[in-house]
Amino acid sequence: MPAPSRPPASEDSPPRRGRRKQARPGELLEAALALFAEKGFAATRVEEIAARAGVSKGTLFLYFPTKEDLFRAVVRESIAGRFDEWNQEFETFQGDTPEMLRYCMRSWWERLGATPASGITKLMLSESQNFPEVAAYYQAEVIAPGKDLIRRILERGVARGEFQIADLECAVYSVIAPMIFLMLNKHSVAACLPESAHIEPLRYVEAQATVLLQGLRRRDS
Amino acid sequence: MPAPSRPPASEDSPPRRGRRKQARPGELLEAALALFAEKGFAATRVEEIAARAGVSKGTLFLYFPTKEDLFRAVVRESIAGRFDEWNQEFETFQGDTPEMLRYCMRSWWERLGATPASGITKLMLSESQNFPEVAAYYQAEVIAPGKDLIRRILERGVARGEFQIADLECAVYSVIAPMIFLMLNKHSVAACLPESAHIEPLRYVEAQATVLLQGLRRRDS
Amino acid sequence: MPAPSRPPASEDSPPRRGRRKQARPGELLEAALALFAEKGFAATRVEEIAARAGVSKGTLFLYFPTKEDLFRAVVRESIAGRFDEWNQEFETFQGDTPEMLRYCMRSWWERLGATPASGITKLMLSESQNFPEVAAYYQAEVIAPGKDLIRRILERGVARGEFQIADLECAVYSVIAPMIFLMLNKHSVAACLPESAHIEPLRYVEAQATVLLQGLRRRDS
Amino acid sequence: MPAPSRPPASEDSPPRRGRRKQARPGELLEAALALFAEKGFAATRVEEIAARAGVSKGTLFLYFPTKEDLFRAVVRESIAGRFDEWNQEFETFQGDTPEMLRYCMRSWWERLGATPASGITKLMLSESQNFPEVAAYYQAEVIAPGKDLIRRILERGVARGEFQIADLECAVYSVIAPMIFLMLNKHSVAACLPESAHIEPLRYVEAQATVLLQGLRRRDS
DNA sequence: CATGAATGAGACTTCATTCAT
DNA sequence: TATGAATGAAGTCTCATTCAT
Repeated sequence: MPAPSRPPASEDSPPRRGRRKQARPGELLEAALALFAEKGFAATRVEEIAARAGVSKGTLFLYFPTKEDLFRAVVRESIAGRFDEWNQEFETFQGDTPEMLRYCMRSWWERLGATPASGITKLMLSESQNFPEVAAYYQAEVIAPGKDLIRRILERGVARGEFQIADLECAVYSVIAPMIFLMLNKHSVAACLPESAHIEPLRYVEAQATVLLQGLRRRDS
Repeated sequence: MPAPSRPPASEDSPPRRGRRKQARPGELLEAALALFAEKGFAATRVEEIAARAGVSKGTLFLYFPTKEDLFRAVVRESIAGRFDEWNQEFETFQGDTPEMLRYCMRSWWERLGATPASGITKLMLSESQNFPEVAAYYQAEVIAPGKDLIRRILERGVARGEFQIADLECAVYSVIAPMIFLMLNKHSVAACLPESAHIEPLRYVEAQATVLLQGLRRRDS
Repeated sequence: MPAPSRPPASEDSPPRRGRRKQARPGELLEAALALFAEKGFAATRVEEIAARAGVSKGTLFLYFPTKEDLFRAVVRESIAGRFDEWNQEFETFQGDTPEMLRYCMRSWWERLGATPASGITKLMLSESQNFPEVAAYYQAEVIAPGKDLIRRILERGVARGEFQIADLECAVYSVIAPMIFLMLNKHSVAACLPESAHIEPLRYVEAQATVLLQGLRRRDS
Repeated sequence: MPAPSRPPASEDSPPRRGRRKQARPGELLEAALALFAEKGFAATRVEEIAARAGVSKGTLFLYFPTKEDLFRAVVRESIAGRFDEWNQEFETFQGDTPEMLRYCMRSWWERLGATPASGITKLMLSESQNFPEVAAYYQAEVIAPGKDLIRRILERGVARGEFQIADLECAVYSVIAPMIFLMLNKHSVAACLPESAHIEPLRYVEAQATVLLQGLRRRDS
């Protein structure tokens, strides 16, 4: 019997009223993220979100006062403390930096890119100008920490004599850009194209890492 | 001699009726591209577009039957034959391939990224799922030719012994991803941030090209 | 004494939510018929219809997707199975055919002409060219069965030696024309004139029937 | 140069500018009548009317200040003095009254029903409630004189011992109704049906006259 | 006089939000 | 708490009317 994911106490399988109630906001956020990412904020109807979450329109407004508040909650929840765990992992990473960077890119895909959370990236890209305060929040909570993490890895490589980097600030984007590109690709044109035209994520990540690591490698005098 | 009352001699300031007729569609397309890229299709009101183009709501519908048709025209017009010129330039390029690739990335920024046309990239990313047929058109007219162009440059480098590339198909994205990232950055989060947080495009392009060329360079046995 | 058709249990003035849901479409159709008949389809604003039905604009669209669909529903509902009852009545009519025809004309007025359903006649007359498919439906469901009914009555009279009719097909119109004229008169010029200028329906019907029956009567050799 | 402002007498066949100018209002009225009768006032666009008259939208407003004014002119022009001629003809009619009435019905069809002027009948029927003052005008100028004319014919028949009429006022409608019905039929459902379903006007008129005359005929004690 | 590009009031329709049940 | 019928502000689009050419 599978343990319930969210509600801690009484564990009974059939989703009774009480159980559901606990889960509602999460289901709504999940549905909202998927639809916002697919169609954009303005083009998504709250009724669709409610339907996808299996509740009625009115119920949605029980948990989120307005559609905009739902949007903000989607961003906030999709992000919440995602970096803490990741940061710690890299603080204590054993091994050489090239491998660390390759591992970083792989987990980026596995933990974010391949999950629904990747929709947030597209969402922020599309909507940041319509929600400046959310964009600022995202910048502070995701972009800045993310860049910091990458920068620390690159600095480690330089310090250990593994990397030789002329412009550290820009080199950060050499890691970020291919990963963002991969996530966005999944949510945009690729979604309209036949399978055959899709990028193969794993192969793509390895290839990008390979070129990148070659590009950053220390050149002996 | 009494000077003509209305149309003063000055070249074109108070545009004559006839001239306007010709210019209107272009002005509307320009306004529409800017606003669609900024706020998305659904969140942009046709009245805003008309106002930005300096005409009234009704006038817009004189040239474009519906808002969706305007969207399609925006994409089509922003693209029209942009690759022909570029392709030819590279067919006849003299010089080594690393320089060619660096030049390619520079002109990408100068001719597209730095211009309003870069909005199309964000627009297609945001709206492709809402306009699958436009996405297909964009794929056929922009993405595919663009990838072809890059691939031919990479193949030239390999053929001339300048590049050593394990996965050609993915290496194409090593060129594309940083450029797309730069263009999108300009139209999203960066637009909400203080100047200081912006990427410096020229420095960024040089840095990406440097790392990339190092990464592609032939390694002697 | 006619019992009230609509509000059944007169007591409950503030109609319950559920009851309304059931009644709404009917109320809207009634309001729409009245206004379409009065002003025509194009000149009637949906907001007026909604207001007359005691609801807001948006509510109308909860029940009818478009104004045109509302129009189609008005025609369809005003007609639905109106002939079945009438037909049966005449199948089993006892008595001589002149009386039968006179009764037919009287009930035509009482059951249709004097009711709001008479508006459909004006409506179809005014709008048939704007809604050809509705006109075809009306032809098939109302005009053809109506003519058939009249024709059968006339044939009965001929068969029983009561009538002598040179051109049966056209004689059908000798019955129809005065009745249609009466119904249309009520909805057009008469509506703009002082009471005094109106036709008195009952007297009119009797007079038309009298002249007509005299005109159809068998002339002994 | 003060050229003659209007085109004077000069009579040349090819419709020169001058000639056309004179004809414009008439062509516009003709086009307007046809379209108003077909689609109704509100559903007809002034641009269509102008196009059908072979002029531009702006030109129409040179002759008629508003669409409503055009409507009023259409009604007024289509009617202008149509009864004077007809009245005189019947004042001096030689022959028996049944033939007179039959002739009246025939000419009604030939001079009105079969011409575009028959559209006015449908138009007034459809629009009278939207233009009460036009309806009053029509009542005074057409309906009242028309009924008078018919009444005088019937009275002549009674006076000459040819007719025996119980309700003279209503008997007038026994003449009018079938003729109005025929004209309306042509402009409504019939216009949407295959040829085969149409009424044959000449046969129809003769048949109605025959039944009617039989119905009015004096019955010997 | 004639044109047709431009206007903007007004119509249809959508959809976030409310609230009686 | 959950529902979904009802609302009305707001958006797209139409078209009578104006006016510079």
